[in-house]
Amino acid sequence: MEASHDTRQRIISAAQELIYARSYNEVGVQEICDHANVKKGSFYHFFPSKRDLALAVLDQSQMYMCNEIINKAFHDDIPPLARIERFFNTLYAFHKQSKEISGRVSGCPFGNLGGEMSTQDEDIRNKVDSILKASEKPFEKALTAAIERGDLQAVDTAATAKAIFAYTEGIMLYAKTSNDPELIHELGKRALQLAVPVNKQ
Amino acid sequence: MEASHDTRQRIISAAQELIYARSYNEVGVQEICDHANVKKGSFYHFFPSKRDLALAVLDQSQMYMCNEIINKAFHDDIPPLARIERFFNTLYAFHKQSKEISGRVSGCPFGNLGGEMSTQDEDIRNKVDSILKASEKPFEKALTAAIERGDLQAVDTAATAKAIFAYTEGIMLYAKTSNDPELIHELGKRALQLAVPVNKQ
DNA sequence: CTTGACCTTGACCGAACGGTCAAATAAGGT
DNA sequence: ACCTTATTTGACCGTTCGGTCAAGGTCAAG
Repeated sequence: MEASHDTRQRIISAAQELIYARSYNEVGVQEICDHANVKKGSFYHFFPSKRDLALAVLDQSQMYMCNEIINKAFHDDIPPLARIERFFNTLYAFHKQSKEISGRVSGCPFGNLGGEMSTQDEDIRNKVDSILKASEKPFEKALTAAIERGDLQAVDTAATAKAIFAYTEGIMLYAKTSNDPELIHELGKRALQLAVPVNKQ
Repeated sequence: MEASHDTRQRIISAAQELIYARSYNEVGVQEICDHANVKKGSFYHFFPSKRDLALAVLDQSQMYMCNEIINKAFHDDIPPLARIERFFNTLYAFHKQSKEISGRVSGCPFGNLGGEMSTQDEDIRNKVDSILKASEKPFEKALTAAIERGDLQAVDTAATAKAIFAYTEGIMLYAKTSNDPELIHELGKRALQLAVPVNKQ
């Protein structure tokens, strides 16, 4: 029956929302179940443990980010470097709206979980790590395309993409601790500077 | 007697160590007390609550960072821009050694706590926020000095310093989720690119 | 109509959580 | 010696934690 898939999905969605708004350790299994209208016994029918739920939430969040942010921002209807600019605009719009609704800037779901759990749970750390690495790819592709078009001097696109995305994570953490989405807009403008070749002086 | 100050200090040091190695919510008051050789009742003689301890730990960590990293890196025995480079070398050395000892890259104590607690505790968020903002200052001073010396084109030093330190936070988070201190070295090299003026194309 | 797999329920577990408190002890000033 | 204040102690509080389990319900396939 569909209800079963639906139950599992409701648990994941509730956990995604609650953990993103607070943190992994601040949200209990009971609260997730209440929020999903599921009994705790049922929870453990679908997930062997709370941390397995966290892994499922990470998958779900990655899908959301790809569909709603990455793919839209990096669509090739505009030049490659403009896509990177659009990414930060999209990110800004998301967090600005999020703050208007909840009053809080919650940062990056992957950075949050990675920062909280990386030293504690190797599976979660690895999953976060692979999601972050995968997130570098659209930047790398855009940089490569920009170089091919002559919009950018030749650089190490992989290393540059990594630098830009690390900067992005820093921006989101900064926006969270400042509870100010404007930082994403202000700091995001400088991201492409990380793509200019190093010139020693 | 000294024992009282000593007790309070032992609690803070134990908490600092344990929370940095794991996370705020993964470490209980009891464990902190055990590690500090203090009874729990004694703990609540010095701290009204666990979160007040967290605030004290933040103060302690800030002092440590200033004395052991910031002040050493930004000492004016070398040119201003070289100080920023030295900062990343110092940061790299710290995390590399930390990994050799514990097997883990633990990232930034302020970013960690900020990421975990910002949406939950406004006092902690504010304290982390003010520590991060204060950390921008040495960068700003170095940038200003570099411009005065003619080592750098004129830029908005405050905004640039903020961008560089946000990038630093991103690097440390990335290093933590990758459990790889080398990222600090590799990505840190690009920090000064955030100081070149924006040239629209 | 029965079987068996899947799902749900609610009661239950021991452990750990943050926090409290009265009483014992130690230390310092007079 | 005394009194006051600061510190220490260990027992204790109610609650919540992640997790378990036996029993019952639901439903599609045979």
